[in-house]
Amino acid sequence: MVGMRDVAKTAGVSLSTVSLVVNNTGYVSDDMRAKVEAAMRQLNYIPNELARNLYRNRTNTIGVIMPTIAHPFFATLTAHLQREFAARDLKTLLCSIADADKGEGEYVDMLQRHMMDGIVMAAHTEHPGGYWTSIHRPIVAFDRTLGEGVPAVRSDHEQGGRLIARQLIDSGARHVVLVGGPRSQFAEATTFPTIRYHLTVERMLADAGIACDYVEAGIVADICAHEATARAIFERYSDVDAIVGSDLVASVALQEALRRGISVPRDLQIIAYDGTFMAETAGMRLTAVRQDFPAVAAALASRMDSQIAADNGTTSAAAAEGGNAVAANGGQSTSEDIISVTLIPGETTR
Amino acid sequence: MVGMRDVAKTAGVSLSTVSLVVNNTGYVSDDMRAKVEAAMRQLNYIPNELARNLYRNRTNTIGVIMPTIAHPFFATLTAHLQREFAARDLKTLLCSIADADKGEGEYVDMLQRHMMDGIVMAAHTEHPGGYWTSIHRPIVAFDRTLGEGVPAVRSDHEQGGRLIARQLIDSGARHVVLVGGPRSQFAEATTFPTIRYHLTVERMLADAGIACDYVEAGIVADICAHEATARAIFERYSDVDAIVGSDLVASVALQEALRRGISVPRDLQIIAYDGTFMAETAGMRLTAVRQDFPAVAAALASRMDSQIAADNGTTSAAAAEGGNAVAANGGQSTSEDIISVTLIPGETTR
DNA sequence: CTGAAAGCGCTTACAG
DNA sequence: CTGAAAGCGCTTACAG
Repeated sequence: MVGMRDVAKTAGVSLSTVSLVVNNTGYVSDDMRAKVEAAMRQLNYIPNELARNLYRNRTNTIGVIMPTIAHPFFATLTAHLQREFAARDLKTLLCSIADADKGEGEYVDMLQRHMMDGIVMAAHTEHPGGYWTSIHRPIVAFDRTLGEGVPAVRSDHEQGGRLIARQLIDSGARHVVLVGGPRSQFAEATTFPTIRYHLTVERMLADAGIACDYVEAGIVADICAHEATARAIFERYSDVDAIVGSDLVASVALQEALRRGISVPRDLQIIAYDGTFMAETAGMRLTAVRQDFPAVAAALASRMDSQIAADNGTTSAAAAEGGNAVAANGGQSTSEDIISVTLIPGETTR
Repeated sequence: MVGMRDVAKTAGVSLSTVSLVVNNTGYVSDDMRAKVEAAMRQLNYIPNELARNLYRNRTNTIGVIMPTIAHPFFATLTAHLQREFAARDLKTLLCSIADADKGEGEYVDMLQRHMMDGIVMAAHTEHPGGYWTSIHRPIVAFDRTLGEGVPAVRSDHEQGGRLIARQLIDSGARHVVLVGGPRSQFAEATTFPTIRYHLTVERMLADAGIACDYVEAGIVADICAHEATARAIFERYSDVDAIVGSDLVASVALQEALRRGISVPRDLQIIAYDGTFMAETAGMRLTAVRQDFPAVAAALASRMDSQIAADNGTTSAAAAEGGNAVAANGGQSTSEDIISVTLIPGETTR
C-alpha cells in the first residue's frame, strides 16, 4: 500500500507538506503543490481514511437502529435518513434488530467503541429507565421517549387520531376496529408515543357513541402474521364497517374484504396509518394518514447534528476542564420535535 | 476518554498486558488478569475500535450499493444480506444511489480509502469496460456481470422465464404484456442478466404462437411511475389477457384491473416477478416467481468472504514478494453463482 | 511557507 | 509469562 510517506519521498518534500496538499489546508507554494500532486498521481496515492478516523476520533457514520429494513415503513424512513445524512457527509450504517439477531445493545456497544458517531433509535425495545441517558453519546430517538438528554422526533399522532376519528364520525361509521401493537404498550409510562393515535381515536369515537374494538397485530417485523389478523377481524366482528391500521394491515384487510365480496367503501371503510407507497399498491388506493418522512428525517438529522456538536464540546471540555460540562446540555434534555401528518383521501373511505 | 494506558497505570501493569487481556490472546497469569479486569471495570474502560481498524487496516464493514432501499425488492435483499454479514461479524453500510444523490463512484472511492472492506454491487449503472476489474478490492456483483475477477450471484432468470411461459401457454393465454426496464438493456453485451427472463418468455411464447408485447416501466427507483404504466397497458392493448412484471408493477396492474371491473384471473392473468411480501399484499394473492433471497444473500456473503481473504492474501503477498500475486486469482475470474427460483401459485393465474 | 517531532489508541513481534 | 519499543497512516502544533 502506497502511503503519504512514499508520496513525500517521491516528491522530495516532507510528510506535513503532503498532508497540507491532500487536505487543502494552510498555504503551500504552487510548485510544492505541483510536485506533490504529480507524485500522488504517479503513485496513484489514495489517503487511508482509517488513520484520519483515529486521529479525529470520528467515523462520520451514523447507525440507524430499526426493527427490520424489510418493512416498508422503516425502509422509507431509512431512505430519507440516508439522504439527510449523505448531505452532511455522514454515512448510514444499517442496524436492524430482526435482520441480524443482534439486540440494540450490541449497536450501543459499537457506538461506545467509536465505530459510529451517533445512533438514531427507531426500534421497539424496552430498557430499564436511565439506560439511554447513561450512554452519554449522541443518540436521537424516533417515535420513542428515551429519557433525559435524548432528543426525540415523532409524528403528531394526536392529530392523526383526530383526522381519523373525524373521518369516521362524519361518514357515519358504526363499528370501528383499530389494529395496532400489543396493548401492553398503552401503559401510562410507555415510551411509545405511537399509541396516542389509538387513544385519541378511541376517545373521540366513544364521545360520538361509535363502537370501537382493538385488535392486536403481530409484531412489526412479522409481515406475514397480518393475514391471519385480517381474517380474524371479519370473523370476530361480523358487523365491522371500518378498519384502521398500518399500511400493511390495511392492505391485507382490504384484500380479505375484496375476497369476501364486501363492498369498499360502501359497507366497509379502511384507513391506513403511515402513508408509504403501499397505500398506493393495494387493491384500491387506500385512504391514509401520511407521516411526513422528509420532515421527520430532516428533524432527526438536525438533532443528530446538535448531539454530535455537543459531544465534541463535552469531550473537549471534559479533557480540558475536568469533565462536568454535562449540565450545559440540561436545558434541551426533554426536547421533542413533533411533525404534522396529513390525511390523504383514497378510494377506501366515503 | 479513558484509554488502555490509564487501565495499565491503574492496574500497575504494562500496556501489552492490558491488550492481551482485552483481546484474550496469549497467556496472562490469573492475578494479572484479575488486576486488569478490576481496573477496566473501575475506570469503565471501553476499547476504541478505530485504533484497531488502523492497525488491521480493516473496518469489518461491507457497503451494499442499491438503487434505493425504499424499493421492497432491495429492502428484502438488504435485510437478508445484513443477516449474513452480521453472522460473520461484518457491519452493513447502506449505499443507496437514489437515496443519497451519490453515484456509486463515491462509494467505490470509500472502498479505496479503506472505509469499508468490500462492496456488494446491486445498482444498475453503466461503466466503461474494465472499470470494475481495475479496482482491485473486494467486490461482488448481484445480478450484474461486472467483468473479470468480479464474482457474480444471480437468480436463474432463464428458469424464471420458462416457468412463466409454461404457465401462460398451459392456461391458454392469447396476448401477453411483459413489463420491464429500458429495452436498451437488452443489448448483446449487457451487464444485466435480469432481462434473460424476458427473452426466454418472448421466445417461448413466439414458438407457441402467442402474442407478446413489451412495455417499459419507469426506472426501478421511481415507485410512482408504475401507476401510469399500468393504465397505459389497458389503454394500448385492449385485448391483453396476461401481464407479467415485478411485484410492484403486478400490484399496480391488478389494482387497475379491479378498478376497471376486469375479472382476474378469468379474463386477465397476472404474474409477479420477485416474490417479495408485496405479492401477498395486493388486492389478491399474486402468482409470483419468487427469487430465493436467503440463498442469494448466502452466496453473496460467501463470495465476499473469499474476496476479502484473497485481498488480504494479495496485500501480504504484494508486500512480501513484489506485487504480482494477481494471477493466482485468475482461475475464478468469471465465476457466477446461479440460484434457482420458484413459481408460487396465487389467485391471479388460472 | 516548510520540516522534524509528537501523538491519535491500539497491536504485535521481540527481549527478558 | 511480562514489559519496553516500534509501528499502523495520518494530522497538527511548533520551530525555523
